[in-house]
Amino acid sequence: MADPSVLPAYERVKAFVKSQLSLGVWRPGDGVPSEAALQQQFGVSRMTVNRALRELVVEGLVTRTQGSGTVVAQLHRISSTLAFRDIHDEVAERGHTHTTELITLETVQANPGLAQVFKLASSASLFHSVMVHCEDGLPIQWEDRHVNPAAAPDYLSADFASITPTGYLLQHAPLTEAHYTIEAALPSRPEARGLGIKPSTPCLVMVRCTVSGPHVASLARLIYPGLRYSLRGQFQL
Amino acid sequence: MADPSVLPAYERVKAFVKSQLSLGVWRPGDGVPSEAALQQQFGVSRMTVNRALRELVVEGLVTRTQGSGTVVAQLHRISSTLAFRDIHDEVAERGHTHTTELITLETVQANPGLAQVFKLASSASLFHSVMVHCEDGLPIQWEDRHVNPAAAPDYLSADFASITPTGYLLQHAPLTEAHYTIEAALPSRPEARGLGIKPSTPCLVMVRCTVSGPHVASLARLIYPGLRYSLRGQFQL
DNA sequence: ACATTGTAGTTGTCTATACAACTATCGCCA
DNA sequence: TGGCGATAGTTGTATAGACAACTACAATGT
Repeated sequence: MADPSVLPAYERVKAFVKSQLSLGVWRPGDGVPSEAALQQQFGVSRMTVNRALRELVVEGLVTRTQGSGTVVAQLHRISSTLAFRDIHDEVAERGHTHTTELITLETVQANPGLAQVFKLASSASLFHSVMVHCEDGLPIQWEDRHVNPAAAPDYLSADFASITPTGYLLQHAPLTEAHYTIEAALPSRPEARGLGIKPSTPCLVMVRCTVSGPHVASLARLIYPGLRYSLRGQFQL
Repeated sequence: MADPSVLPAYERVKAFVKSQLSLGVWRPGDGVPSEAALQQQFGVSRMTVNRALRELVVEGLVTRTQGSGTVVAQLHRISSTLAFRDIHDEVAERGHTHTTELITLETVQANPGLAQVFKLASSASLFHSVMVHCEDGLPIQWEDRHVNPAAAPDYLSADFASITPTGYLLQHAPLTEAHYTIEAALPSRPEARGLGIKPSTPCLVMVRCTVSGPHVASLARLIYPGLRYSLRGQFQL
């Protein structure tokens, strides 16, 4: 018989602080009452207030300094979270069918740029795959990927009709680190052809580098045709 | 004489769990030892283990279900955080000078689309400003913004030579909610001219809607010329 | 005037305990 | 076989107390 109208005590404290922020009573840079003060005000233990304020730090709403106090943060943050998802699952979840067209699957010799990213000798070999992902037959992503053989030695013999490179790598090389950049760019001639768009169609280009344990595992260049894809994010007090 | 080599107990527990993840000992879907088990293993109190695991939930590495247990999360998350920053501060922080060129500042009548976004009658008035932001003289952002008069009645009389619309609104209408979408698109003719780029240059377009208390305060369309701007994000175990 | 020391106030961490709420499962009974 | 209840195990929340670590400021002494 849970009564959802009764919030836990730490949530009540959080809600109070947030209300002061949204009403503009406390402005960025202002001090927030000390744990002891809030403890008295709400009649709860200090640990409960402490938890509430610590969670507000994680949410980016306040900053705390040991010995000094708690202060309303200067900037609010808009956070967007990209789940590191397999595009196959994403499409399947929308109730559509996902297919891929494999264009290239080969072993190549690293060029100086790649060698540097992978922290390998410039003579090292890398696996290279290129494919197009389609949702209900419509191309939605061009994937050009280099893979470190040390991280996934059997990459070339994977069956990319039944598993995507992302899925294969997540299974065979546990993810320990990743970073990406996103920018707008025009597709190259073959990319445009593969995606079935005009070379003048602007695209979102994501370059994603993944690390697994000691190895730089993979560098992927993912191209999304213009308006078939967008990134979202939100902030909520 | 703080010894940074001695981590707090809850950090030691977190580090242990993370190490199991990065080594691939525990895979997505696997169960994580219960709080009681970790408590024994580390010789700490249950509250300490509880804190460690709660923080791992926030980081997206595990999921917990009351009554059932803790499980390694299926997907890792890549998070990118856009600080809700004033572009003036951003540029100034890079040691460059920020200038703006005001193109339009007027009152307009909402069209149906805008009225819906602002939750106003379609006959309502809105403020409308258009400007170009430059970094050391180079155009880096085209800003086309509509503002709800109810949220910032004196918007038209602000001095946009000394404060940006973002800065003005943050001061006069405390931010309670915001969301954005980012996509790639080509600039319109006037936008391209204002940014000093060719109309064929792909751009990142951010559409950002902010809410202040009861009002939808502002809808901004921000255009960043192609390769002068990129988004970054990262994941780290 | 300056440097030092002390002190009150604040946050950071940790413990031991308690009870509530929920889940999964096993065993019993019809 | 099927349904039901008891139960052990798990996480969620909360408390009171303790000490550590740090900051800001006042008081002191030179």
